[in-house]
Amino acid sequence: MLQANNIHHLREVTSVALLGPEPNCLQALFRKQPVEHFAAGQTLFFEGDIAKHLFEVVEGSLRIFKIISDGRRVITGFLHGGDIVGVSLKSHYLYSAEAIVDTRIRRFSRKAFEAEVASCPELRPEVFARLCDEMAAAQDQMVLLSRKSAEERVCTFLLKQMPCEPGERGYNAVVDLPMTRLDIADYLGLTIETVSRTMTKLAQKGIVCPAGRHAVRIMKYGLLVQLSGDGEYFGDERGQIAYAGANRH
Amino acid sequence: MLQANNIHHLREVTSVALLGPEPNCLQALFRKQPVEHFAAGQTLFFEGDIAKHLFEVVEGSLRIFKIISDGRRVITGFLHGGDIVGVSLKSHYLYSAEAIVDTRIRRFSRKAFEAEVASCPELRPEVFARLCDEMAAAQDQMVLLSRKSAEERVCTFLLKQMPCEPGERGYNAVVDLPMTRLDIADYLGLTIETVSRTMTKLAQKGIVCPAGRHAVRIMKYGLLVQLSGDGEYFGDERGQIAYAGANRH
DNA sequence: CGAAGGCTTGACCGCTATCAAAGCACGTGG
DNA sequence: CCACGTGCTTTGATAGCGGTCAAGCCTTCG
Repeated sequence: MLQANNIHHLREVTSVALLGPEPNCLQALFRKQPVEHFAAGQTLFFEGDIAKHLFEVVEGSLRIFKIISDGRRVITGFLHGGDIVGVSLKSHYLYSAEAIVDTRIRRFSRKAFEAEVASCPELRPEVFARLCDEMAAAQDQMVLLSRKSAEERVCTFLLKQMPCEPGERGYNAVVDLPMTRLDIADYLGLTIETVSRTMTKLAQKGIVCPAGRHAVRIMKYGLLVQLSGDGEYFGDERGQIAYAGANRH
Repeated sequence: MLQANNIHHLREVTSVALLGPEPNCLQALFRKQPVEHFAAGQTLFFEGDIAKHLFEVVEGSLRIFKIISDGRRVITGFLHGGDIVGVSLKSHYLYSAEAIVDTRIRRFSRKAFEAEVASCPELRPEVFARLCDEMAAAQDQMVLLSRKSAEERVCTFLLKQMPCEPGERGYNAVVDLPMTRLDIADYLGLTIETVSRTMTKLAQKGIVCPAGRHAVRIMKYGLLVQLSGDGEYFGDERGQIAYAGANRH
């Protein structure tokens, strides 16, 4: 899975922004393919299946997950419009993929994709860059799952789901959450109850404001960053945030 | 004195034996480079540094880690002889790397590496394969950190550290653990106390047998697989089981 | 309007973290 | 060779975060 948008890596966002108009970019390959429709809940492929295709999400959202022995589910990522699934695959899918909401995708044969990349050197940097972004996201997720508290996880998650145009950041940005609480829980390594309680707590503190079941408004961006456990590197010149005293319980 | 790591030495010899005859493999690139020595505890590079080099571990072990805000450390991986650090890097290192024991490495400029890969198409499948393996390992780690109990984590870890020649598996394989308990804890998302207690419990059950501070003998491989939470799920009591199909990727 | 599924809230419990101290291995120097 | 110090590991006691179980509420849809 690949997420084109990651607010934690501004350098990369910049390069992604350049991809749209570029004629020789990965998305251009998909543009010729017909658009397919998947209803909410429908499965694109299962973990372990032979990896015949790559997919580009045109519109909508996917969840990427693994199931272990006694039914426990781990969501390793969410994909949205512009993301491409399957660049990091060899012979078999490493995970299953389902549509969260009604979703339109384009599909590309893996064999043809490899041929295109082999014959078209300009594509290789982008393939490589997407793999690296995917790797960086996986490592951030390991940090989250390994050492962050429930509150830090939820705050990190909300920040990651924010629209990432710089102008949109800061106060009153509305974050869309198409997935269910169970999806969020399985992504953050928590239970639905803990996700729910943490959201409530953030709302009570006035940091976020619930806007329907599948969206929240960010009221205090700076506090959210603080509580996410990510933003406190000393000597780093990111002047936009005024840090008040963090209350650690 | 640093322990003579027989197992890791074997590991290196084996992989070299397999890859050695291959003229166009990644390790062949490194072979021309001089061998450097890093003492136990020494740092190869820091997270955030400009990524000037890739490294091949010739002999010894490295830990790869990130530090977050208030000093919490997350070890995202251990590397041993034959492994290559930095294939998934763009401009900056995503993590820091330190030698766990006295370690010999070879270094290769990233620029030269990219040039070699660009000019030598036979290398690309191996680069790609290593990236995919790294990605698969990261996903398995996410599953571990997200949903596994302390016992499952430790069992999974021990299995992963086992020498992987099929003949060596099963009873009485000795697993070398050059890293400290703190390293293991920071890798598994636990504390040293929990790691220690879990090891003791496994020893009391007769599943493993401590062999000095930095090694354990695997006494009941099948049970270890069962307890790792990865293999098939058996509700009934089957005791020691055959381990067919335990690892599939 | 009622059923169903998702979400929130509450009570309680257990796993693992935390705090603390004792045990061990190993190197150093007398 | 032994005494001693240091750092790592083990073991024990306690506490707290988040999981589990159980209602109750809200939204959607037939």
